[in-house]
Amino acid sequence: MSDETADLNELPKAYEPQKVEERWYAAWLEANCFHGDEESSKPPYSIVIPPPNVTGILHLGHVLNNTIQDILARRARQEGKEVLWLPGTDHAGIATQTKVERQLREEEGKTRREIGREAFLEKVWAWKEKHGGIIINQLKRLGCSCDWDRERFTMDEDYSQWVSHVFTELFKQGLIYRGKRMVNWCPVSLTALSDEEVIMKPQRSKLYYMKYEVVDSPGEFIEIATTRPETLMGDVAVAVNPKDERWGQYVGRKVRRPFPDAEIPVIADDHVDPEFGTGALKITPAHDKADFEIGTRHDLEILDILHPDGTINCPELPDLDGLDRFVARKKAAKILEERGILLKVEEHENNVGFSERADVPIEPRISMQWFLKYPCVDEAANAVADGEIKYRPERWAKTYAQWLGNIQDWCISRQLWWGHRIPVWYRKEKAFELKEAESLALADMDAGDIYVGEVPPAEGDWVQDEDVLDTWFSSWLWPFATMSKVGENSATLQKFYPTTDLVTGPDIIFFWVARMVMAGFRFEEQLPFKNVFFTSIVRDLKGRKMSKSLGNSPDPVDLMDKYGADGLRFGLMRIAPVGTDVKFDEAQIEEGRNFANKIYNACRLRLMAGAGSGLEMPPLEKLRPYHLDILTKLDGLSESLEASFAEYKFNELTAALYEFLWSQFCDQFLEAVKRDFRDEADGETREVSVAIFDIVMARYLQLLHPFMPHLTEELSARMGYLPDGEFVMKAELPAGKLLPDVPAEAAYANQVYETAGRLRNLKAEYNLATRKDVKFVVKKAADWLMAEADVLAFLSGAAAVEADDSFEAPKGTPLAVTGLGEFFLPLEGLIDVESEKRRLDKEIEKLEKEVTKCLKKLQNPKFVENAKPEVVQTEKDRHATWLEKLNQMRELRDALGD
RNA sequence: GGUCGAUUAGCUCAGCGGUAGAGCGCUUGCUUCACACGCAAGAUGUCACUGGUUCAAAUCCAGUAUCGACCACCA
Repeated sequence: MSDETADLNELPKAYEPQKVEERWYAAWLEANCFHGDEESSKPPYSIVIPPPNVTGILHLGHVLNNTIQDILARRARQEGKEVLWLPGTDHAGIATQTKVERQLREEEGKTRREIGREAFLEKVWAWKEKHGGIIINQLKRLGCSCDWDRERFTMDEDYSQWVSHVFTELFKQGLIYRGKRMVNWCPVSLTALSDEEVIMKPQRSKLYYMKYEVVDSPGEFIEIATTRPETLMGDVAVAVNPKDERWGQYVGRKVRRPFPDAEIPVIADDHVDPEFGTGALKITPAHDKADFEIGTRHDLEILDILHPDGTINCPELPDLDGLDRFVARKKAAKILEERGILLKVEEHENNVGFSERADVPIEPRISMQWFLKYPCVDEAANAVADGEIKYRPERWAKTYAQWLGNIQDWCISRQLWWGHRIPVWYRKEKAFELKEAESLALADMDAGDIYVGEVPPAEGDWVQDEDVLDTWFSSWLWPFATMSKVGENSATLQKFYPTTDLVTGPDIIFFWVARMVMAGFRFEEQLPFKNVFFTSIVRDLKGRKMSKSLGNSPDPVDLMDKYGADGLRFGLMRIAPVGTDVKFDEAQIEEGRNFANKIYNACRLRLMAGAGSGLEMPPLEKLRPYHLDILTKLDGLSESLEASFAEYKFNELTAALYEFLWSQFCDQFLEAVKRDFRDEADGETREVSVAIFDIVMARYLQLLHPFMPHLTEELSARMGYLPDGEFVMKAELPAGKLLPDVPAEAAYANQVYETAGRLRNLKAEYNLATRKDVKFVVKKAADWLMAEADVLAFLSGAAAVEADDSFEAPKGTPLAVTGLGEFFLPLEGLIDVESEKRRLDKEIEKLEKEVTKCLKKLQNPKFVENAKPEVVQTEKDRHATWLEKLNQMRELRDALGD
């Protein structure tokens, strides 16, 4: 909109975000606006994106999380920092492999084993190529200002070398070891899982009561309660609490296991709770974590009676052999019942661990796995405890500390194919022996039988370990492995590591945050980030977690189609509270869109007045109170935003931006000066109002830019606030105030706005809200008021406000007393003494109450003595104001008689 | 069982010692030359409960109740 006068009709009445957003994103990319320059001399600001699953699709959690990151990144650029927001994706081992396996089954009717490792991995890569770009494009649609040239993937060549390197180092340090342990086994994915990947869910199950005959005393029984009769074949003992008087006599003796028939010992162990069930517990060391521990303490045999897929492995018992564990459970109960061993069955609620990905109950299982003893645990704990890493909200620091305080070794091996293969090689001749070895350690490496590292030595034949690593074993390296190759101290790393802010959900404190701190310490000798901002979890209006299966998760892309990316961003940020979960309501996104439209229309109004002003500040003496006032308020906004940014209070930021634009700028300032934009307005008046509009709007758009990046670019360009080819996103925020010394006249504006409100109010009370022809007569007007009478009349919806101290109001003329004078609303046929008396009496009563309240407080010596002086002063001022008004009112009321 | 949150207008949430707030929704009136994705006016609250500290408590402390998250877990 450079020099021709705009015709309002050329512009659509409502803002249409879709095309605008697409165009500006392309322009930013074209101009390389997102590049983080490692050679820059500006101070660095960096964020690494929490990498979404490569084949994932965008959900509202991502929108919240990435909008926050984008806001921080864009604001940092405006503050003159060199910003790197480093994006990428995660290979998500189990999740991705499961999807591809399902596709293989559905399309070709084959399992991964049937087509073999190599062919299967080819299919996964193909899947990744096909679906990998989706979420990245969705993030672009949202407006994310990531440096896409640096996009990383956890299975990239350079990244994979980091994974191998880290594994090798930790192995050499003796922190990685292999052994047969009780792990969480997923019978569907056929892999071990870490404790963090197991989700406990309350289940309604059954508690089966059985009786076992005492071997040396036939006819005598011990009663046992269990939820898992199908594992009975794996029982090797019955345990009771040593203090339990009912069963104490049997300790050391034997009872008869029903099937397969065997004599098993009764042992005493403190773990047994005498209060639960019968107080006697069957011990199945192979299939229960607690039983395993008891078994270890008492040196019991381990009888594994399950196949990896959860079917029964017990050829001795053809009735159950081969059955699925849950089918077998019912069958086992039936057999017990037939033999008269089953006493009763009770309904029972217990917690069962489920596989996070496959959503089936996990099976505690003993298997050969790789484990990691976490490095730098103390350093990681101290970093947060000492505030070197600052958590927001702070309370998550406690959760973090608790987990680190009870940390268990991490099971890092997965029996999957999609992932980083464990970089351990066995000398072919000894491979079989070594793979089955009870433990494997440094000694084997020293002996030259195993090799740990990316590529085995050329000499000899080597066989690689079959397992891959847990996905998080690559994710925990993310902040530095994305910035440099192994052994390379890259310029990027030097410039941007440690990163400034990490924005993530509190649900992955253990999975990711804590582990990154440890890895950062161990491998870069520095903390990976300075601040961690934990976002809220997005829920539906009923408070339920968003989930695909519930169908309560709106597609952000649909929302962007409907409301625009900016509308979605702003709407979501407005409702995202600092500490707790956010309940998502589409109506809020609609508000975001409405807000965008409001700003757009304010600009549209301004375009009536034609060409750009060049953003030159007019001489101070030409500014009217409304101009001074809005400049002052904008300065106030800048300051309060700065404070809120420093504390990451996003809801405060959006509230302040919303309030300023809608209430202060549009409802007050713009209403006061809008007539200046019309053709009939005097040239100089118009020039001044246009200039102030432009100065304020240009700066406001800059302040708003991190939240609504596309809209602000569009309007800045259209309004001619920036030369062609320049961007709001690249412009630095100027320091200092627009109006450093605020003249006293600035305060007049608020008084006019307040009085106008009272006058509109008065009109409405007499059902005159729509009458534009009324006049107000003011007595005892403030000395400057008549200069602003025209604006006051316009804002009040009146034809005029006239001063006339000699005005003799007919009795019963409605009136309002404000800080600017006594305003009468004389109108023939309207005057009704009685109703005006009643109205005034009501107002006087209200005022009296206020005055009494103030007085009571001020007469309390303890208040005057103890309260802060400024609080007392405020109270005094308030009292004086009320009292003055009250007296005026009373006087005028008295004139009406009784 | 342990830890940490939440409880304020019909709804979603701010406020966290000094007169109870916003947006939506609702009522009424407006198609007024930026915007009905709008304008103006209005109604609506024992700030969960019970005690305590304080001149003063929605706000601080203790306890109770309800809801939620995380950790642990009993077969």
